Amino acid sequence: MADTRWLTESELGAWAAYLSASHLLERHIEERLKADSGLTHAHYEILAKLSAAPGRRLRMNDLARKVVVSKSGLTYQVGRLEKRGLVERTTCPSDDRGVLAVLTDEGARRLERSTPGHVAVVRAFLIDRLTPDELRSMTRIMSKAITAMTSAPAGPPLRAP
Amino acid sequence: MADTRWLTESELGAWAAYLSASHLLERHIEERLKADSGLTHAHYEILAKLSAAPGRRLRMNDLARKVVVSKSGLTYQVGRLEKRGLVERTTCPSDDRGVLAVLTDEGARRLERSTPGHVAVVRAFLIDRLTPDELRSMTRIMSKAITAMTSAPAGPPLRAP
DNA sequence: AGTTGGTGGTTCATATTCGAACAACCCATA
DNA sequence: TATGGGTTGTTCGAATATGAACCACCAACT
Repeated sequence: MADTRWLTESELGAWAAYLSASHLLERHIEERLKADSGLTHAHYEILAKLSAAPGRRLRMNDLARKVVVSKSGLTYQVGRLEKRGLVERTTCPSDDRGVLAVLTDEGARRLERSTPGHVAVVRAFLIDRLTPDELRSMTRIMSKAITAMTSAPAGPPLRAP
Repeated sequence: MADTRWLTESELGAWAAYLSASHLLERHIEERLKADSGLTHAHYEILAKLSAAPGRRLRMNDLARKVVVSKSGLTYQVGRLEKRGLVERTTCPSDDRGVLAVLTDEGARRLERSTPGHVAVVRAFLIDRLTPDELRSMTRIMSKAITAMTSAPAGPPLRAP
């Protein structure tokens, strides 16, 4: 609690740049996906995770963690995708509580079709602009943040008990 | 259009890490701000930009660009902040179309009060985990992306005419 | 078997987001 | 000063995102 130091100029610069870049990226990605195939970025991430999963299927809970969205948010989106025939729901055979979201062939096609444009945006605005060093650096930076956030509970750093 | 190459493994790793990290960060920031002072991250960014501006005031349009949000989105949020007494609206003296959003003293106090916790999160999960090199790298990476996105219009890379 | 604590998904109310359409205003030029 | 194009901010409707409340089910222990 005593360490309420603000950010230094360079730290603030990095943080501000990150914030702007992330908002702008989201904006451009959304725009492109919508124009190309009527998908949302959220839709795309869900379809992509399912596509990469064994059997093209995942438990709702696992999927929610993978795309980093709330349970209710995922329920909503999967419902939407189901209505469009891109995903199906099955009850989990090993656990009656569970629901499996399964990518349909139509969903796989839609994903394939929308991928080139999406990748083009990600490349044009980010990936292709980075040197190999910067790419490695970004991976390391983001991985550090992820492990920090997925292990720590929340709130300010606590003392050992 | 011909270059529809997917991402290499390391590129995809970097992108996936970025996506997860950004979603998680947003989640944690939101949670902390809400708990500390009942502010949204969107609120915080608006108040912060106003606080840094000369005269603590900005045209709606400039503010919208600074926080990277749609015009209608900003109208909504400023309305909300005005209702809570943290921001005031004034018509711009030099341009009758314009509206100035002005940070009130109450808004400044609220910003100050919520800042330590917010910074603590940003530090704990990101900034404090980075080496000086990584911090510089992040600034450079994000700056590249920003300039790419704010100059280029959109869509796939166009040929010279 | 009966109980108890915990997990998985959905439902619900609320708060935001965005883009399109709109009205008011600025300015350069005829 | 009239006109036309461009800018500014708001309004409106539709789509989401979230947390809290809730029910169904699992697993361990008595």
